[in-house]
Amino acid sequence: MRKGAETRERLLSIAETAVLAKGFGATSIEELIVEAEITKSGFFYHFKDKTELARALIVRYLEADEVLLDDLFKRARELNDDPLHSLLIGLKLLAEMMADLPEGHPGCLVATICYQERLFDKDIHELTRGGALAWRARFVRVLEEISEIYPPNDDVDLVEVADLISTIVEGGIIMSKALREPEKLAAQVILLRSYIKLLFSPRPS
Amino acid sequence: MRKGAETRERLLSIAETAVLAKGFGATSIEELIVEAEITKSGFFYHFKDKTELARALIVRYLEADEVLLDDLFKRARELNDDPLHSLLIGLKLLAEMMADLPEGHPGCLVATICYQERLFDKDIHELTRGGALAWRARFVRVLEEISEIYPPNDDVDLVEVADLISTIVEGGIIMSKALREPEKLAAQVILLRSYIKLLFSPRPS
DNA sequence: ACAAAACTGTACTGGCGGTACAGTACTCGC
DNA sequence: GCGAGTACTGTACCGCCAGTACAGTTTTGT
Repeated sequence: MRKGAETRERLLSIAETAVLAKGFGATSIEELIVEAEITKSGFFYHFKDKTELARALIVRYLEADEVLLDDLFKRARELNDDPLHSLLIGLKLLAEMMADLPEGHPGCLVATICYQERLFDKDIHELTRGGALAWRARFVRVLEEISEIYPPNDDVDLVEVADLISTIVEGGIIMSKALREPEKLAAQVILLRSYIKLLFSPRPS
Repeated sequence: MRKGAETRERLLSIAETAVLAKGFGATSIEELIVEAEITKSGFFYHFKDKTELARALIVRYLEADEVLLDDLFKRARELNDDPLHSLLIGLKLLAEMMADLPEGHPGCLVATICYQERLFDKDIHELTRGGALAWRARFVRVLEEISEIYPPNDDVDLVEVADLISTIVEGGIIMSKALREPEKLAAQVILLRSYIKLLFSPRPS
């Protein structure tokens, strides 16, 4: 009974790649089953329709994403206990991870879904919104911790700063793809790091 | 002979909205001709296939975008001749323009195309790349002018800073959509303004 | 060995992209 | 006001794909 989960996983993995490369509407079930080497009936055994595939895709994506970021920022925290330096290290690690993708970042499922809103129901939009809010919550927590120690050098809303991290990752992915410069994403994350540094570093006076 | 251009324009406008809402692959020619109230033959009179529609869409989009930004930053320059203050005013105007979209930003065609790369040929990818490079060139020019007067407070590559503007607009659009907070985009542009300010403002010492 | 799980095979519907081509209405320049 | 494009309409067709239905078969855990 574990074989089913394996096939399902393989299908999801193939589907994710295809959706990120061509969009959801342009991804045919046909091509998925050819690559996964199963029949159409096999596909519909796992997912009752394309909508259920979409839901499974985004759930899987968000879960993997959370595990990844949890791990990364936990490692950063272990390297330095100061919240500011730990965040700066975390962003460095994030940039390094992005730079280690030679083909460039494959893309973010949340972005794909946002750019094809009409194809998905309210349910799925709530999932993507939850993902964005989870990112926000993660960073707002550290930013508050930081601002207690290092008063910010400009009057900014910490929620906006937290969202800026997601904004730059999402925007960086697009710019990487548009410019055909895979390194762009990492470079933009490093620039974000520069902003956080400027914003919280005590000014020499 | 002007009537043809009018129909073509209407088709492009309808197509742009549809593509931004559902993706290119999921946008059917059928729905376009129903909304434009012409026949399928009429459509293929204007565009020989869907690919040519895509090309026309992106060309039209980039042209309109350039005119818009040219106008906006020209106005900003008229309000203040100092390059730094003019850029800060320009970003303020940009944020205000974004905030004036009650339904939120409809989306960027360049982003849609990047997230459906496999659907388009090299030709179209060169067009989107050109668009991104045009944005870069526009801002690198002012940033160099600025840095001659105001030495930056951190060791950053001005090309990266120029690209950061596009990155934040693109990312802001996605975050606006994902979070269902139309104001998010403007807020993120204002935060970018805060970074530019911190980066170039002379430090009190 | 048995039951449930994990599929396969076959057959069908309806929608869409795209092609082909003949015919028609409108409109601009002369 | 007439001829020559321009800007379409109408009809008919092909092949691909999402999705449905359902009966049959193999694989797997216990």
